[in-house]
Amino acid sequence: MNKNKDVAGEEPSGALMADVARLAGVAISTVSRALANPGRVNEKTRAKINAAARQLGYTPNAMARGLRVGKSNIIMIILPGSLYYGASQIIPHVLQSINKSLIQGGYNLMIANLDRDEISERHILDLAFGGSVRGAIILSSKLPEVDGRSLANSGLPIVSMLLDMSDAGLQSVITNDREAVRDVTAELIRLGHRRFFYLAGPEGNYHDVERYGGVLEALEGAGLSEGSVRRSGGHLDYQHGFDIGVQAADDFAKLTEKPTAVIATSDDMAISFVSRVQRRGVSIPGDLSVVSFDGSPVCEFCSPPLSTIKQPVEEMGRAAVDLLLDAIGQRENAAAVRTVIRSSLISRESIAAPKS
Amino acid sequence: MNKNKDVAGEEPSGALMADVARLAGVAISTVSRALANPGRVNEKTRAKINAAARQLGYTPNAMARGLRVGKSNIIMIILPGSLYYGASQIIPHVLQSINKSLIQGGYNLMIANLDRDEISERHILDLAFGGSVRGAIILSSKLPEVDGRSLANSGLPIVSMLLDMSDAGLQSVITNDREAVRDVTAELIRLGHRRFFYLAGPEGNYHDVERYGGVLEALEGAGLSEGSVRRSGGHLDYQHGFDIGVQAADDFAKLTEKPTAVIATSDDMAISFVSRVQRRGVSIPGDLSVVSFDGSPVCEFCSPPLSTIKQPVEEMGRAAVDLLLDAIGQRENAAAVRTVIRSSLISRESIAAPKS
DNA sequence: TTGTAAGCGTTATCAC
DNA sequence: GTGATAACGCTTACAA
Repeated sequence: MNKNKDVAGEEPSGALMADVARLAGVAISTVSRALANPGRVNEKTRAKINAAARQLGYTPNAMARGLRVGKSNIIMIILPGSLYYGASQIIPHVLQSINKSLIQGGYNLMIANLDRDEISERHILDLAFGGSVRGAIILSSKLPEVDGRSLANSGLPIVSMLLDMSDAGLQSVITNDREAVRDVTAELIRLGHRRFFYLAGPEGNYHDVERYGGVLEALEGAGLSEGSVRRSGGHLDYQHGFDIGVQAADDFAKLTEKPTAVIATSDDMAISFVSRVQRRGVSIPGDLSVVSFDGSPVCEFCSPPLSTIKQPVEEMGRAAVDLLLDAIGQRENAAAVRTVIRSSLISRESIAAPKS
Repeated sequence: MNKNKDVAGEEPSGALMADVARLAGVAISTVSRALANPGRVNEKTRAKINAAARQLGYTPNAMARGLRVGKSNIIMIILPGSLYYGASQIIPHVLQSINKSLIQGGYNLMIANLDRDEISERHILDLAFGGSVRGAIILSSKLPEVDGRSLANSGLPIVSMLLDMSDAGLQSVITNDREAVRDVTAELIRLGHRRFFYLAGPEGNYHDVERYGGVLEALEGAGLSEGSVRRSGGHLDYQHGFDIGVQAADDFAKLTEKPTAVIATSDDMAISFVSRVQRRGVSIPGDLSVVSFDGSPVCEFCSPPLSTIKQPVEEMGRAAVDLLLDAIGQRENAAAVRTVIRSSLISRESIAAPKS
């Protein structure tokens, strides 16, 4: 029954439920019951079975169980390639947080990469439609969809994270970016700033829309015109944050009327931007205040230490898993909702009142 | 046959091989053959089957196949919690690189976290012995082992990455850290440096041993005594790299005879160390040269830009996957070997000749 | 409380 | 070249 070629009669691995049953002197179904519903089996029998299982080093076969019950215990996280980089450590944090919560719920985490090609889309759809996964957490704005199959109607519970996809009918765990930017911009205005420089990731991207929107709201609230803010970037992905900052520094140098405050949409942009403009003699925060996004730990050790709006990644991960497991538990999906986790400004020396 | 409650007679998902067979007017086994061994079935039949499959949006069930063939197509990567942080982006890169190679080989990547508790060990062992995974890539020095079951004799192909575990019989993909440190130390000596400061991660850790060993080799080669180098750190995990650097700056301040060159074993350490000693008036590289490990992109934008020894993570990931897939292909495991990928020094302004 | 037996959706071994 | 049919290892009615 044991398919391994045993050395010296030992059973180092590969014991089956049938092996356990035989050793314990019971039927195979009793073993199954003892392991799954310990309450529904005689205590003495259960003890025998547990002893046998332990002696054989028995581990239930997950695929067999999965096939039988028609469910897998794997959750996939769909990551766009563009999120993979950056000093912000967002991805590692997300993975750690999600994986931890998932394991407590008895699930495993599988990684799925969603690039801008059909191959990766097809791959994800195979996972979804092939019964391999039980649910998905997606950090991309695009739902895979290739020749007829679409993740949207795969029947899988899906939770979006970082991006608001409630319009597409997905539970979404997001941060209050708009509000956070509005507040920090308002604070900059209060300090006396009137001309702003905004470093953007991909134009039209959810984060860009929300964050830039926040800037505009603050300007409007203070009676300032849209012209008070200049944009830089918009072409490159967040993945190329450092490049965006370098380019923005060039753009900044060309401006005749210099802004006095910079709002960067990632720490990477801020870091490379600051590095480059300092080299050109710009003093921070003397000549220019800087605030950015993500809350990368490294910001504390920049000179000057950078103010940054922290993304509460761990909480978001937990929330996403909670929502997903809820959805898996229910028969019907709850109405799409936004779960907003508040992000907070970490205030450091890179912000000050503008010179005179 | 389709278990989904279809809306309006459509079959949005969940088609089985039997459905395809019926639609194509052939036996189910023919469908299986057509999909797996297209060569062994009549071209016309195959066309019919493919058409039917496509029309139904058929996706083979991975668990059923896995159960039947006795193999899963999932590879797990075992990550220690301590690797999850740091501006170095090592983890995201590793994951991306490994996942990419894996997918090309038809495999999927599952994440397994190995913390210092029995729970996570048991979890990994369940994955290994439960037939869920086909192989493992491990980035931890410790092989899970709980009550009898041990990953080492799970029969799974395992490849170690970053750490040399060839002694434990594992194929290991590593970098030439010792040599790299020896070379850079020798270069520092050549520049005139005679007193060194070494920032360590956990003492006795593989990386610490190799890298510190490299320093000593260079000293010896130049006829300098072991006393030429002072150590700091050794208690905290790499996860706390920034803290190590901060503490090292305190240690440094207390030294009466100041070293003129710092060798840090991670960029995080170097970054926070530099930040703190600069604040105390130490000039870099004027008073102190600095070199560190990992090759974090952010180092380019520090002031001064930091020299760092780049870990060739992508190549390591590819190599690890290649070795793993080879091992899966063979019946017998190849003899344990080290695969050494060369890391390279990225030389920037943080290194100079010592004053006077 | 326990045992028997029927499947889960594939693949593989046979005949035909 | 194609079609029955028996597994793969488990769970779950249902019977005893």
